[in-house]
Amino acid sequence: MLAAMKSRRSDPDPPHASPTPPASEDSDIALGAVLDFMRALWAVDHGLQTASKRMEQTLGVTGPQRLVVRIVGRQPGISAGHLAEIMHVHPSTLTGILGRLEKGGFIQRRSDPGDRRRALFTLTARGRALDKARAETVEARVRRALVRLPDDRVGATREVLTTLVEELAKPR
Amino acid sequence: MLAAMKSRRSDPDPPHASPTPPASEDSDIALGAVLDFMRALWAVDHGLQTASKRMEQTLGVTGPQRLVVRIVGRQPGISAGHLAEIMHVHPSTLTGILGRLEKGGFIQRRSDPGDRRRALFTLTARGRALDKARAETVEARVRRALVRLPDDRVGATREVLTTLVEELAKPR
DNA sequence: CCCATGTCAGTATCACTGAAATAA
DNA sequence: CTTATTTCAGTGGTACTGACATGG
Repeated sequence: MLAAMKSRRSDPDPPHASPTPPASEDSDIALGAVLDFMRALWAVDHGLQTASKRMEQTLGVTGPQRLVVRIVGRQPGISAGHLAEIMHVHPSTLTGILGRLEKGGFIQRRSDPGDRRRALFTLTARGRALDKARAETVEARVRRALVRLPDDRVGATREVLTTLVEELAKPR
Repeated sequence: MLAAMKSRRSDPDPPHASPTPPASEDSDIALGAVLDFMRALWAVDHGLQTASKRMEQTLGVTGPQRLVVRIVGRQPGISAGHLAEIMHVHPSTLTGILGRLEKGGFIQRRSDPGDRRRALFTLTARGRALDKARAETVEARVRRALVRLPDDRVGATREVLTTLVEELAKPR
């Protein structure tokens, strides 16, 4: 939603836009603006998940799963913990993702010889093929979107997204 | 639209301004521009879901649930189908969301007198309170992030996100 | 009979918490 | 013994597909 459908919006902004309720802070900033941004964010969230599911049908892996494959492809022998840190997910979440990738034959698990608590991962032949695949991926769609846009805006977006993640991740 | 945001900032671009993102922070994975952007996107996705779960603890509703409340607040008497269309979700997905909101006493269901297949929704007193709530919401965190950023970057981000959603939503 | 609206059943990923097992 | 790494068990929300009941 959001501007994506500005062409034919069946809706929003009835007569009375937000009553400007007791905003705890920045009482004068346009609530509609932030809300509009929120809808853009949720739209991206939903778009990612939908594209992810679609990719699962065609390639056999979801978005997060492929992201793991791409990272492992770049850093063979990476540990589960390091992977969790890079992806900002809880280690227990990664357990499931890694399990499905292993079961699907995309990655191989081995024990760190120097520290046997650690699980290290590398790609299998099938994983390497997936690592190289470009068609029908979520990444392919993102790439198509990015090439339509000026570099400086994409760079600015990355910066904004990073700040957003920081704020969303703050405790409390 | 978001231009109303004050652009006072306390941090003039950290060491790693990003011409072509070198995967700053965490470890230097340097996965390439697009992949690095992908990682940022998934991080936002993850951040939204985590913040959503946190809000569920404090306010009793998740992000998508609150979005429904906000929309119903603006369009009292909206139908389930219309809601699904606006939010770009499958009607069966909405069934669950609406069921939880109804069970929580945030919305009230009624039958369309003119077409009894339709379910129409309005907010309860509790729903109206939630509609106005600003503290402890995902939205509050997003707002805190946005005020730290220059207007032009936030605007660029909105544009990029819109293009992204378009591309992700394409059939093919 | 046919189409529309919405729910239900079944399945899957992701995400968390908290506890446990294993190793350092 | 204490800490670190990872897994496991349990819970819940989102999202889909496909089938179904109901109403127009």
